Amino acid sequence: MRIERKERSEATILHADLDSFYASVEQRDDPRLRGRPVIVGGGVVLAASYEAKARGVRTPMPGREARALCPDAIEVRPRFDAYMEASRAVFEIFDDITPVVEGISVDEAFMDVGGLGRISGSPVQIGARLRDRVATEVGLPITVGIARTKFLAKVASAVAKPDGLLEVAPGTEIDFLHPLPVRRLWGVGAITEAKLADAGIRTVGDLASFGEHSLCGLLGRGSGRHLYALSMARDPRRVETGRRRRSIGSQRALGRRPKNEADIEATLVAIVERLGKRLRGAERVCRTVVLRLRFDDFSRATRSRSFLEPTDRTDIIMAVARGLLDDAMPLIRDQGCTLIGLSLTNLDDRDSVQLSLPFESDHAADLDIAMDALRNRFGRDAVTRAVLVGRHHGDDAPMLPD
DNA sequence: TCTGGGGTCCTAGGACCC
DNA sequence: TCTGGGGTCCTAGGACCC
Repeated sequence: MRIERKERSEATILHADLDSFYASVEQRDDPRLRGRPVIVGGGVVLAASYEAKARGVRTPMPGREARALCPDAIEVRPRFDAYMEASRAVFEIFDDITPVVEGISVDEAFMDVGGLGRISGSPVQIGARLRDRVATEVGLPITVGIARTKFLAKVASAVAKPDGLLEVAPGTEIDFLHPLPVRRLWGVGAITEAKLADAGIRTVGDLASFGEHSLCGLLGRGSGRHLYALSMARDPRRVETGRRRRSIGSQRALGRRPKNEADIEATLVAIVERLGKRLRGAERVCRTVVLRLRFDDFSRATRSRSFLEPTDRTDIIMAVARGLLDDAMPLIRDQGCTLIGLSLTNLDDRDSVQLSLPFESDHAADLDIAMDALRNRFGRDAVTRAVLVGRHHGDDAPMLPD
């Protein structure tokens, strides 16, 4: 069975993005900062107000460079608790507007407002009201982009910044997109941008006319196809609710000062303890531990190890992390370590159970049978979340012989 | 006082299994 | 003894995003 998704005829995807989020919170909370260049951060710029951006300050720029560009900027230390609180308040407004909200980060989300027309008005009206509410209820400027696809909605909000709203009307997508620089494409960073420039590709239009095949030759199949599709305004991704974190991590920059092995190990121990608490707090378990290192020349390396059984125990994670660090010690002695970090991945819910049921159906409704089987096995209220992992038998997925 | 801290996704080779 | 295809998982690295 093949499902063709019908092209949307109406632009119903909103991308909402708080402007200079951290800096705006600081300006909101301290009237003396309003209208003035503000830099949040110390060693590097975490956020810059628009007054500072107008002077060329960018994130993440070394603090020294930012001060040189903008000597009268006011520097403030970040207050992450205040930002998290502001973020929570803004997401409450999102959730109030539509149930289909996909958070991308603390200051950014996609929403699908399709089907809300009768009750709430057009997507543009909804976006305008969203901006009003965030301004009056939370006191922050937010920009909204509206389009038929996620990617276009995101580009629209970037173009409309700061404090704006822009709809890319259906039918005008290509005209809107093709003059833009390739850097606007999601997935084009500094390195890909340089590669494309070498091939004479500077705008999205250039990229589109270069052709999918040549692009795959230049960048590999995955990126080639992805970027070509975006350049043709094709982006089938839906706004996904309930996405779960796939890893948690923590890292510490050590600077260039000389450090001994005991320092490095003490840093690792602190990181593991913090991560263990976060893991248990989230009621999740991990199966893989990744040690991240950065060296004096800014090159990087990772070392990882997986458990047979998932765990949330600090002592087990600690033992593995120490082993990875020991393995990497020759590298560290050789190249000098400037950053140490740890990620826990292959996350799962604690107390989750996997079971396979022989089950064959082409009716989604029959999934209820599988859920009933789960409830019968574990008790009606014991099952709080079920994730279906299916094997699909079709033209492109032949049944395994064994 | 040159370079933060949190993430996501993709690729590729090798071991291992049927 | 040689020959295959198709799959999963693990590890390492790379690029990118906010």
